[in-house]
Amino acid sequence: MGSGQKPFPLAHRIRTLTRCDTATLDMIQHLHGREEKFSRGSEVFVAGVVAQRPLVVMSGWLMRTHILSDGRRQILGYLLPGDFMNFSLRSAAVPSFSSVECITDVVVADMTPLRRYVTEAADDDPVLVAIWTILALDEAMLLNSVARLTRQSAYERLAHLLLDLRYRLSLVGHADATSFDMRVSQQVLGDALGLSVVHVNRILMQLRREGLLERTKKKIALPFPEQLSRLVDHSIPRVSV
Amino acid sequence: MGSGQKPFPLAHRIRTLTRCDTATLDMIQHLHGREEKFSRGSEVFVAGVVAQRPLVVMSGWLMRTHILSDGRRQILGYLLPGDFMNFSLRSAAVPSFSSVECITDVVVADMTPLRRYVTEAADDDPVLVAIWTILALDEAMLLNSVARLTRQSAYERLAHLLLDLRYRLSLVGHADATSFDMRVSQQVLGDALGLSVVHVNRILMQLRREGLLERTKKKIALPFPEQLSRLVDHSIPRVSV
DNA sequence: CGGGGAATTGATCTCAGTCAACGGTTGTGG
DNA sequence: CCACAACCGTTGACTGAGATCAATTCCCCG
Repeated sequence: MGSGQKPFPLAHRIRTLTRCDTATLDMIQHLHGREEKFSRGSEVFVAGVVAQRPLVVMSGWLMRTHILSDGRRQILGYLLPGDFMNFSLRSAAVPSFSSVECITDVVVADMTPLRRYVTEAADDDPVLVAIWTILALDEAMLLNSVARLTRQSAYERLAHLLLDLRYRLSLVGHADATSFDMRVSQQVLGDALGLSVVHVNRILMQLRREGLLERTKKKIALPFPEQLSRLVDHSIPRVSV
Repeated sequence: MGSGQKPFPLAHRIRTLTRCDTATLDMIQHLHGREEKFSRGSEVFVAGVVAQRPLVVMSGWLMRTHILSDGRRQILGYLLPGDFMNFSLRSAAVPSFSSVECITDVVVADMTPLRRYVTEAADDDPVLVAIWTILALDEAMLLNSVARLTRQSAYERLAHLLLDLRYRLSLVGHADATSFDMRVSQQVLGDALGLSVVHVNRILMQLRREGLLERTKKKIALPFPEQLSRLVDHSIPRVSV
């Protein structure tokens, strides 16, 4: 990333997760297409529609949502900077199961250039290897959320989610060892965990009383992440060395 | 499938889900490698290991499991005939997050031939298109289980799972419109839904009393699937026409 | 025929949902 | 700059869903 400018979140994540030389990272930076802004509350993808263009999150938080016929909103997952949206390597005629909605103001970048590059690359092209690794990790993260949700205790589920968010943000340099920016309402946390707002609040307070969580403004701190990790058995999908 | 023998489950599923000519299906049949048997309770894949060969389920049921440090077992999903295991198109060095264990006696087939074929195929090769569609649907099914688990009521969760299983079995000809073989203990259902055995049993009894479920031996029947579907808002990831 | 796992049922208790009230913050328009 | 509204966080009281413990019965399978 020669110029000293901040790396794009995707490149940052790849650098953190894989052994990948500077030339490859530079190439990935260059394969970002034009950027587009979305404002808080707007929808980037709508459920039921087929085959849209691939994007990557440059900044901001989004959520994958599914609306039930009685109006309840389920949140299937969060999309953070550096995450792909709709980046299957070849598109299939499968209508998307969920919508994607902006939690904050968001900037995304079109990833058609990268997809084209990867489709035509040789098997051992370092860019292709990096992208495959990221996609494999993304899938593991999805299994990880299934694991989180089959846990019965609200305490475990919530702590698990917070640890996950901190870890994922740290991959793109948006979190340090213990704290990160948290611009998500307790309502939205609840919808992602299948818990009521009130109960989310109670558990958060309990974590605070126990000294395992601190809050200032819009910042969350987990002062003892390893201890909390052990407590709720949080494990991270990794790349093997 | 010229000879009139029963089609392999994967081919059956592809035929049900996609518009795909006989030659393509035949080709897919031929790209199945050698078969291997596993007996009830044995592990096919072990968590934490990297890059194993791709398999497809020929017969029997399996589950993807994750063991917590306190010994609780979480079930992340079921694998039914026609389902892929570990079939990423190019392997990445990501250790698997979960183990795969046999619920019943199982036969699997090695899918290395198919993977090799697909890796080298042209972009519009019908085999490749079919496989991409199946993989996209598999991913949608995963999101679908996240959706199931964020539903708060045990009644909805359980009914949703039963409808899902019936649908998936119907794709490979193992279920008719209302009933299917169910060789899964209530304990295992509970582990997949984050519910206790006792409660699973109570909900099953309730469904029976309501006339929405019948059981004979190891067979489950859902006499009014559409009604139940509407009741719990069950939707199926589909291929668009 | 006996033994062990699975299903069923009851009793009890706890976790988490619901309803309701109140304070703090933001932001928006007058 | 203020006033008001809307949203969010916090807390209490109550209720209900689901966990846990325990006892029986029902099947399979050897």
